[in-house]
Amino acid sequence: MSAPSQQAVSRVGTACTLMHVAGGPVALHELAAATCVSERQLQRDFTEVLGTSPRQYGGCVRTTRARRKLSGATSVTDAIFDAGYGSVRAFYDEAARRLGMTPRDYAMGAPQHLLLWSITPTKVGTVLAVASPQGLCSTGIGEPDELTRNMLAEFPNSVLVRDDDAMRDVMVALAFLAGGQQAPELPLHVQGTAFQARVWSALRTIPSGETRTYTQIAEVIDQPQAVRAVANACGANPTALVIPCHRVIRSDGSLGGYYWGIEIKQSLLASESA
DNA sequence: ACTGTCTGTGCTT
DNA sequence: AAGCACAGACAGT
Repeated sequence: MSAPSQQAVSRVGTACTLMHVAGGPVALHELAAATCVSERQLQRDFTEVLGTSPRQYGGCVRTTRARRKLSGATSVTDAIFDAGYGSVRAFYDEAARRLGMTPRDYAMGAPQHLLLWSITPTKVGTVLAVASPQGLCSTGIGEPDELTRNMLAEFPNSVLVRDDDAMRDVMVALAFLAGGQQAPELPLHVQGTAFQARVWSALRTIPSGETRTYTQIAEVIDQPQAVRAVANACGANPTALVIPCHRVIRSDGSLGGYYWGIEIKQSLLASESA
């Protein structure tokens, strides 16, 4: 597994940004023009960097938007048109394929105990993600065997179903984050103490390419004395990459710790600041 | 090794 | 029938 070239990563990055702005798929020839390579080469870049095609990624951008809108939208049709679908029919067709359920089922919350998971290679190692219909419950980085064992221990009372199709957009976004690139905001479904929740939401405001110190986070949440507790909350982050605890470092500039391994933290910060 | 062109396939309109 | 996305094969740098 050789690492993708820097140029390929940056081309994929600009192409994805274009689709984020557009809110959905963008014609391949436009993407190619914007990245100054042939259509064929851009397709190869996507396969290499993200393991998916430009068109599929565009579909993911659109459905993650729809997914987020659905959680708070007053009506399903509002969410559909907000997400840029031309017709209700088009949405239902794609939703059936991607969400694995109808929008109504999705808005209702579906079965509580059913969790979907998937696994994908990324620049910093294998990433595993577990999601409920409300959002991501857990993500981890490491070796496939260890990750799946941990998952089973973490969710002993849930029915865990591997569904790469339903999780595809999420995994693509995670692979992107793992490469230091921006990705659409992923909905989270995590639980923690009130304190942890405040730390985690503070972490999510740290932009890609920037870092904060544990002390700064403690100040942001108005508990300047709770630096150690902040560090603990970072360590307890259930969703690596999505809650960017890797962007928190020590006041003296040293990296501090990282649950998934300090080399990974280092690599993430390096590619984000590039 | 990276890239562009040509080509065939499959899907959609 | 036409357009599009995709991927295999091949050649140029």
